[in-house]
Amino acid sequence: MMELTRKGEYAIRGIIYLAQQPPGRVSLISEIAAAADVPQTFLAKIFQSFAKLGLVVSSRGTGGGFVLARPASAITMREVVEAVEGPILPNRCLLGASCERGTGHCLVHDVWRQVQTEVVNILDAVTIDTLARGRDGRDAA
Amino acid sequence: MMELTRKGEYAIRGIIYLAQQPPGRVSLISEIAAAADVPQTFLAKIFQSFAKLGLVVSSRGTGGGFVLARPASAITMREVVEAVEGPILPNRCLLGASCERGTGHCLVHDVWRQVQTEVVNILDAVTIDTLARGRDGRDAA
DNA sequence: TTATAACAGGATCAAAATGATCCTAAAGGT
DNA sequence: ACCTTTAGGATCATTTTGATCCTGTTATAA
Ligand code: SF4
Ligand code: SF4
Repeated sequence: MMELTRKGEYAIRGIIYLAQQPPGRVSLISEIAAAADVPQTFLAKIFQSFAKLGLVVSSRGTGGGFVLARPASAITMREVVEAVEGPILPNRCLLGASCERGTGHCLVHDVWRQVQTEVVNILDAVTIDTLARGRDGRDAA
Repeated sequence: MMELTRKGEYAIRGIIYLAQQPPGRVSLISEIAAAADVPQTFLAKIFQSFAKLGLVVSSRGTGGGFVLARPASAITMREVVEAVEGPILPNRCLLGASCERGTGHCLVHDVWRQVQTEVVNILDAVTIDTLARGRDGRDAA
């Protein structure tokens, strides 16, 4: 239950690679895809989302590619995951403040709300630079 | 992201109804389905899972139906959810203790492990009798 | 200004998961 | 025997996931 999809995995792997590059260094999508071991066309879509949300800056033409839009220490794992998977939402009814059925919100609602809050807190507390460093730079998602 | 499926929602609604019945009272699947507003044939499958896992006891024939196998206070929301959705597993690689790729486990792994632990803790702390009581018995998932 | 490099975005597609139903068998009561 | 009720397998439509392709747009450089 609650599994991250491939898209989410790829997103994390891809942006970690970017974060591991020297600051300001522009990377091609082909380069990132190869390094992160992700199908290139798929990763391109993912980075489109990143760009639209302002996590990375893209440029076209010769010399173009992707760079982080902010320091890796200012990009959270939550932003990356939500960029491609949508908001953290363990139960549909958490969208509206209240109930989809019946009179008002129920105790189940509160439990899922609690789950949502906890997960968001954990992912908010992790930044990409932390992930990018890893131990000795080995292993990055 | 991480949305509970219909099956999970139905499972919770169904077992809460059972928990709201007088202890020992046998309920028909048709009755539960109507009360919880769930397609009956679908709910039947869900309760089959419950029975196989020992959350409920089923009996066939006239006068048959379902009863909780234990007091509602001894059945956790985690058990109910996992019965139909499988284990809480935010990332595939949490299954093996280590990595699917590369050398060893990475920092991403640790974050998802933390998420898993938190969610499990929350759901373990909630029992069905708490949910069944609700406020005034109104609203039950 | 033309050629080339690279991302943007829409369309498409196969495979898998989800949500639901149906049918036959087995178990239990009258 | 006959009816009731769950068990379990098979089936089926829809949606989501994962992936690819094609065309357009932007930018650089010869
Ligand atoms: S690199 Fe990290 S996240 Fe990816 S499979 Fe290995 S431990 Fe899991
Ligand atoms: S009954 Fe509870 S869980 Fe169901 S939609 Fe309403 S608030 Fe959400």
